[in-house]
Formats: sequence, structure tokens, C-alpha cells
Amino acid sequence: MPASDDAPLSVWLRPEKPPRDRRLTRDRIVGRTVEILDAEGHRGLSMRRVATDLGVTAGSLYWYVTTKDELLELALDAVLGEVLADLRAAPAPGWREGLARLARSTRAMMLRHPWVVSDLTAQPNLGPNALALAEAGLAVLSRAGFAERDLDAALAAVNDQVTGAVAAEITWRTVTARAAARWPGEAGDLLAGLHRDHPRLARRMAAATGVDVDAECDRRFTFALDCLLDGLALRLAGGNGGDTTVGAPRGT
Amino acid sequence: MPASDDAPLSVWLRPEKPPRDRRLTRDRIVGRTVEILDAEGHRGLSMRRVATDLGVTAGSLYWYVTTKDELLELALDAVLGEVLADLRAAPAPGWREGLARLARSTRAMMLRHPWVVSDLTAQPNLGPNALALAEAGLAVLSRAGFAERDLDAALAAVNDQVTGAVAAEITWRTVTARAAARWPGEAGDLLAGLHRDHPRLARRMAAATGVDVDAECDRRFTFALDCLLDGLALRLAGGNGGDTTVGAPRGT
DNA sequence: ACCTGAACACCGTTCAAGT
DNA sequence: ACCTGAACACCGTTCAAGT
Repeated sequence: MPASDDAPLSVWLRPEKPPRDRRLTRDRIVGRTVEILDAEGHRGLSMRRVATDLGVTAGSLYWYVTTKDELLELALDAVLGEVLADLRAAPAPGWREGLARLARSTRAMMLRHPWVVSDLTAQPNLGPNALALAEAGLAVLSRAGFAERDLDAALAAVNDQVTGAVAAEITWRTVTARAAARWPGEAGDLLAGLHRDHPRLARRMAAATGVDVDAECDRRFTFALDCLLDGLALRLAGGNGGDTTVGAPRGT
Repeated sequence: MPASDDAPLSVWLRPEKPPRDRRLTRDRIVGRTVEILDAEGHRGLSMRRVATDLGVTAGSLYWYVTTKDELLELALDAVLGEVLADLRAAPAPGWREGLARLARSTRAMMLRHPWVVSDLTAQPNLGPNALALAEAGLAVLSRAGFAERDLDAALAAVNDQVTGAVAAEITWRTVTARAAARWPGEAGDLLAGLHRDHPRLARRMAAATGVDVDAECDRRFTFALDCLLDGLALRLAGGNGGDTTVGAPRGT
């Protein structure tokens, strides 16, 4: 007969103490955060969600992180590490190809983690990987012989072009994907008015809908990148730092 | 003596029926939304806040708008109208100056309404002002003689450069503003490690902290824009659409 | 040191019911 | 047609209390 009503019936009915390896870590929290963001975007991410995924209460996350924004900062720097790894895996033959690889690698990372775009435009971005990435970019430009005062402006130009382009690419991709699912009812009126009021835009949109989305995105991305790199090449060859007039180019 | 206990005591104690002009409109809702976003950012915006500001319940907004995202779409297009007004106020003398004005006007608008950056990277952006703006940009490039298939890519390049640059500018401005308030404790360690691990980045950051923030932001913005426009000029003059090699420039 | 459980002050959205 | 009031299912964050 039982000793008392609330004495334990058996060890097996009483859950084992949580083992050491089930404990939390910043890495484990950030890792799970990235996975949730990849799978469900910012809408799917909540402190409670991360916590329950890790078998823990929401409040316990605040032992490792003081705010949700901090968690996003950590997640951002984590995926920037992927770009850094790409860069270190392949040595850059010249400044132009070096910047192009940085741009392409960043774009690929952003398409793998579409949520970083909104993070990049709202976070301080001072993590170790972000700093290392900036240093690597500056090194490429510095070795190429760019003027000291143009180093950061040139790197920023490339980075800003990439983030802006990929941001537009992502929204374009999601819009076309959703529009294709429930065509043509909702967008029909818009297209009709478009031909009447904005003929050039209508023509361009018609030309873009037929072709392969991936190919079109690639084309626009490399077009903008090439334009920008050409402009930077002019500044390197002419040596007219700060002047807006175009000097004589000397190739790459 | 009173007729009954729940009969009205006096007209003056009974609130007048709400007048017609206190009723809601999409314009009034969007207008108040923009004001709140300007003053307090995305964090300060909630359906309840907009509603109470307009003297109304939160639920009533859903008669005019089916979701909060829709409200943000409307707010985005509203401020894009400011750029359109700028463009129409001053005629563009040439394609290069036309694009430059578009870029500068867009940047000024974004600095007035910093919240649009996160909107632009997360919203479909198919409003009437957005469409009119795109058509105007395409018209400028088309008249300049750009190849038909390059029209949208070239316009997108400029727009993406602007949004990327202003996004970086805004976060840079807010970080430096907050950092200056509680200097040097928190950022001291970061700067110390910076000199050791990332010398070039440390040198560039040191060069940027002394100078006027506005002037530095202007410099970087025009640097990137000039580079991009130079690259576009090459494509216009050489007629080598799609080729990445640099042709001979012929000025603006 | 690390985590729980419960609470606080919010959210967006829905929907019967009123006028 | 337009708005209220109340509810539903969530949020981020805090903090005593446990171990």
C-alpha cells in the first residue's frame, strides 16, 4: 500500500532530470533561430517558438540574450559567416573579380536566407563576421590601388547595390509566385490600366513575365554590378578621385 | 419629479451624435499612419494607435483596409507621391541629370520617412505612384537611346543603389547617434580589437568619425551614384549591351 | 548559474450587435 | 453602410521562485 497519496509511484513515472547536453547555448539558440527564419520568415519567429523548439521556456532565453533584436543581430552575423567562408575558400585573382565574387556570394547567401534583407536595413551589423568581411573588402580595394578616401565609399557602393538588388529580387519573386497561383483575376485590372497609362512599363513587364525568372534576375543583377564595376574602374585608372567627369578607361 | 429613472436628465448630458466630418476615410487613415510612422517608426504603429488617434475603435479600420500590411502598402505609395511631385516640378535636361534627380529626390524622401526602407524591401509596391514613377524613369532612359532590353535593368540599378545606400545611411546615422550618447564605454572594447584585427577598417572608421556626418553621407552617396551613371554611360555610348568589357566613353 | 511559471501590457484580427 | 465592444489567439519582456 502507498506510503502517502502524493508519494512517487515509480521512478519511471517521474521524468529524468534534464541532462547536461540539453542545456542552452547562444550557438544553439542562434542556430535554431536561423532555421526558423529560413523556414517561416520573420512572421514565424517568436521567442516562445524558439524556446519550445529547444524544449525550454521563453523566459530562459533572456539569460543568453537581452532582447529579440539582439537575437536577430546574432542571426545576421551568423549567416554573414557563410559569405566569409566563401571568400576564404577561393582566392581572388584581381580587385574586379574579387568584388564580383563578394557580390555574388552575398547574393547567394541572401537568397538562401531571405530574411537577412530586412535585418540588414534595421540592425547595427557590427558582428565579428561583418567586420571581417568589411576588412577583406577594403583589403581588395586597397591592394588594387584605390585612393584611401575612396576605399569605404567604393566598398559600400558594391554592398549597397547588392542589398538593394536582392531586396527587389526577393519581393519580385514572391509577388510573381503568389500572383501565378491566383491568376488572372486580381492582377487583370492592373495590367489593363497599365497599357493605357504607362505603356513603357507595360511593355517591360510583358517582356519579363514570359522568360525564366532565374535567368532574368541573374541578368539584371550582373548588369547593375558590371555598370558599377566599370564606374569604379574609371576612378582607379584616371586617378581623379572625387571628380565626377569620366576619365579614360584602361580595362580591368 | 423625474418621469423614470433611466430617462435622460438633459440634452447637454447626452453626447451629440458624431458629425459627418468625423467619419473615416482611407486618406485620413493613411495620413495619420504616415504621421505616426514619421514620429515613432514601425514600433510606434499599431492598429489601435491609428484608431484612437482618429477617435475610433481598432476594428473599424478593417472596413477600409483588410490588413495592416495593406495599410503599409498605402503609406508607402503615399510617400512615393512626394518623389513624383518633385520630378514633375522640375523638367530633366538629360538622362544623366534626370536619373540623378530621381536618385536625390528619392533619398531625400527616404530620410524624411526612414520607415519606407523596411517597407520597400517587404511590400509588393504596385501602387499608382510607384507605377508612375517607374514609367517616368523608363521614359528618361528610353529617350536617351538605351537598348529596349536594358531599360528596366538600368532603372532598377539606380533605384536599388539608392535604396541600398539610404538603408545603410539610416542605420549608420542611428548607430552613431546612439553611440555618441553613451560613449565610450560600450564601443571602446570593439574599437580596441578593431585596430588589432582589422587595421584598414579601423583606419577608415577613425577617418569617418571626425568629419561631419551629413557631408560624409553625401559624399558616399554621390560617389556610388556617379560610378553607376558612368557605367551606364559606357553602355549607352559603346552600344555593347550585355558585354562586360569597357568601351570608350563619350561624356554625358 | 540557469531555468520555470506566471504575470503584465500589449498585439492583429474577427464578428456579432448596434445605428 | 459604418462603427462598437468584446473576444480570440497570440506577442516581448520581467521577475520572483525554484534547483
